[in-house]
Amino acid sequence: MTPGASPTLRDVAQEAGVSPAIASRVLNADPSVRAREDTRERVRIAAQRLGYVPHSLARSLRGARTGAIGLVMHGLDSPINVDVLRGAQARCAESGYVTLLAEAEELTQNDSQLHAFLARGRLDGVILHSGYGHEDLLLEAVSRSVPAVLVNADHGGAVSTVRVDDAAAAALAVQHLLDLGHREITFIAGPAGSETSDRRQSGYCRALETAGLVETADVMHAEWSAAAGRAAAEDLLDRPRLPTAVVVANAVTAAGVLSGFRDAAVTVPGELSVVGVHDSWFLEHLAVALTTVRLPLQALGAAAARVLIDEIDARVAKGASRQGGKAGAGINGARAPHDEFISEPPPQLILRSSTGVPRE
Amino acid sequence: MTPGASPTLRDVAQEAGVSPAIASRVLNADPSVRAREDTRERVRIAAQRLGYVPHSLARSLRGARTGAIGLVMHGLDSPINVDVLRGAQARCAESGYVTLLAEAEELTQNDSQLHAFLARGRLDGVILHSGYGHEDLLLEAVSRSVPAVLVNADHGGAVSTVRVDDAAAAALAVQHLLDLGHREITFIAGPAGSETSDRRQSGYCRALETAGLVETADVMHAEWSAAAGRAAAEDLLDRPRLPTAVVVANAVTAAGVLSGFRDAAVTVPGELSVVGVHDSWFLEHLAVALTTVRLPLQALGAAAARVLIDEIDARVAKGASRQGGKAGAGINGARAPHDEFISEPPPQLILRSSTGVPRE
DNA sequence: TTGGGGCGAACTGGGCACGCG
DNA sequence: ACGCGTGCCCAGTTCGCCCCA
Repeated sequence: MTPGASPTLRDVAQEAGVSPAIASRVLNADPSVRAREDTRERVRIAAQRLGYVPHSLARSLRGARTGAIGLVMHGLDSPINVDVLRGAQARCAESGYVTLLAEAEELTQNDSQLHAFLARGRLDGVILHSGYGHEDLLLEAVSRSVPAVLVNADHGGAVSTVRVDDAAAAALAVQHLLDLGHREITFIAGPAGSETSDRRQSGYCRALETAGLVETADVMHAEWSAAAGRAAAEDLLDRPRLPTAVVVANAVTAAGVLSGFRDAAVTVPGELSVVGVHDSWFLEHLAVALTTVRLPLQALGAAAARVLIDEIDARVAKGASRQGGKAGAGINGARAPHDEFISEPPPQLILRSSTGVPRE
Repeated sequence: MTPGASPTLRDVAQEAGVSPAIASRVLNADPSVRAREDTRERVRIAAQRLGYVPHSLARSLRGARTGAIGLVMHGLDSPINVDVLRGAQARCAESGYVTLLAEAEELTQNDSQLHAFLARGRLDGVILHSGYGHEDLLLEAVSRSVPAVLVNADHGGAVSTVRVDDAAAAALAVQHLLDLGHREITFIAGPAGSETSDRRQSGYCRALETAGLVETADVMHAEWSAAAGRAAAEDLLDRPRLPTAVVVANAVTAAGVLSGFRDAAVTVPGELSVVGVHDSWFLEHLAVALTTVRLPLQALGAAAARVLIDEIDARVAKGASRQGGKAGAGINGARAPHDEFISEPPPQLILRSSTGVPRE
């Protein structure tokens, strides 16, 4: 071993006076290895003394697993999405996987980045939280090369998904307002085309329906951004007749809505009550501390990681049973897609200062 | 080639009727390859038809580069730190590197995660934005295995660093208040021990000094969190005598300060002016839209990536010139550490609603 | 003879099936 | 039968050599 270079398995073996095969199996605690205790000890000592660290690439090249999971995220300017990321990352790390991070926006616009990310052999699987508009392209490219799990989007059952109960969250927000006596509640949805937004909207409608107020349903659309929320608030205030309350499908949008109301000197909750969906640290610091429905975002990310890791394990097991070799598995190691619904903890109302009884 | 399995270089070579050696060099556009144009064409066609994707692990195993950079971040619950992450990630992706994400908190508390992350051969380098308290441990472990760049922390010149002009930012905030006529300005610093906070504090002091007001300097400490900011605000209000303005070393802390003032019914900027450091989307939506000094956070992350990639390139070049082999470089491929100061764009005052003339 | 064109084999670092004493 | 080593495998990269016009 050249001094200064990191030691290889052969170096360790030589140092211990054994063959690389034995060294490998001892260090990996292979239960089927037959070696005298003192031999094992010599190997371990040698590895220790040389500061041996296995070469992860060499190991994964031979084995079936790389130990890396790709996280394709969108909208990292929103703490909401960052929470999902953190949940997924933490869960992966806990299970011994490292995580590769990529932005959906970049990957869709830049083929070379997409290819670098999906390069053969780099990833065991991918978690895709890509927002509406990116899924089709990315999902196809991704799921062709590795197992994938889709977060908060449903893609026709071709791939596993995890979701929170968006409809229940919106319904809970509406119910809170109904309980306060509101009867005219506007829903500020996300952009048309977003499945998450659609599910929240259907929860809103369902709650109104249950209360016998379907005909009062009133939906506006806004992008998932504070600026769009502010614009939506301005549009709303331009109307001749105002509702008494607003449910906003997203906490970041809601921040903008509140600022819009503040700019127009509309008091909250005096003149208008506002409820948001999601929970995050910044909500209590907004123009008015925002009442919201908390959804388990980190748990969502963690669940995605769990489902994906299960699939990877299943595929590896299957591949192994096929005598290794080229493990024809290809992408066909996929089991039936698993759709998971995160119902624990359930959506929870977080009461702050933005809701009250209707005006007059 | 077994149908269903992804094609290897040998498959492509066979399909094109050439040896793997030629196929490799043609596909990598090796300038020193000598092959007829029609041979090259056959190879390219074959690769195309088979949908050949090179195996990244096999390639990096032989080569000097893995094409992966580690991002060790802390405090991803704060959008401020996320901005740094995004800047670094984007810059890495742009240069063809994939990024591995890890949380400093997890890595310090969990040796097995640290080892998985730093496993030999996985990373070409690491960007460390680890917050005070984690550096020592992590930096040592990291820089022993790969080149590293430290973000917004100075570590005795042993490793490269990138920084923004924290002192100038704080000074700018103070100057703005001085211009408005304030003479009693309290600084709410970060936790004791944070270098970033220390630099901002020195900027605060310097500005007061220039104005001949050193003796009015007044510093409080708070963790980098909104809750700590709120507590600091409460402590401040408990005093018999209040300053007329506050500079907060961090935007997230400032959010809490503003909420603390709101809870105590202290009007901003009527009774107290507040200026924060950093800029982010949520600041205009706080209890009072916060005037801040913008620092180029994404540029900071991007600069860290650039510096690191330069170092990696230098090391690879050096290794190559040494006839390859075990490239004794070890960690010694490191050049003299490079300390970069991001002065472009300079700190910029973003005027919102939280500052005004002193009371009375 | 020379040089253009292409191939074989060794090498990266480990894992694992077999086989030898 | 126990204990251990040999050698090929993964998928590329690259150096040196050979062959033929």
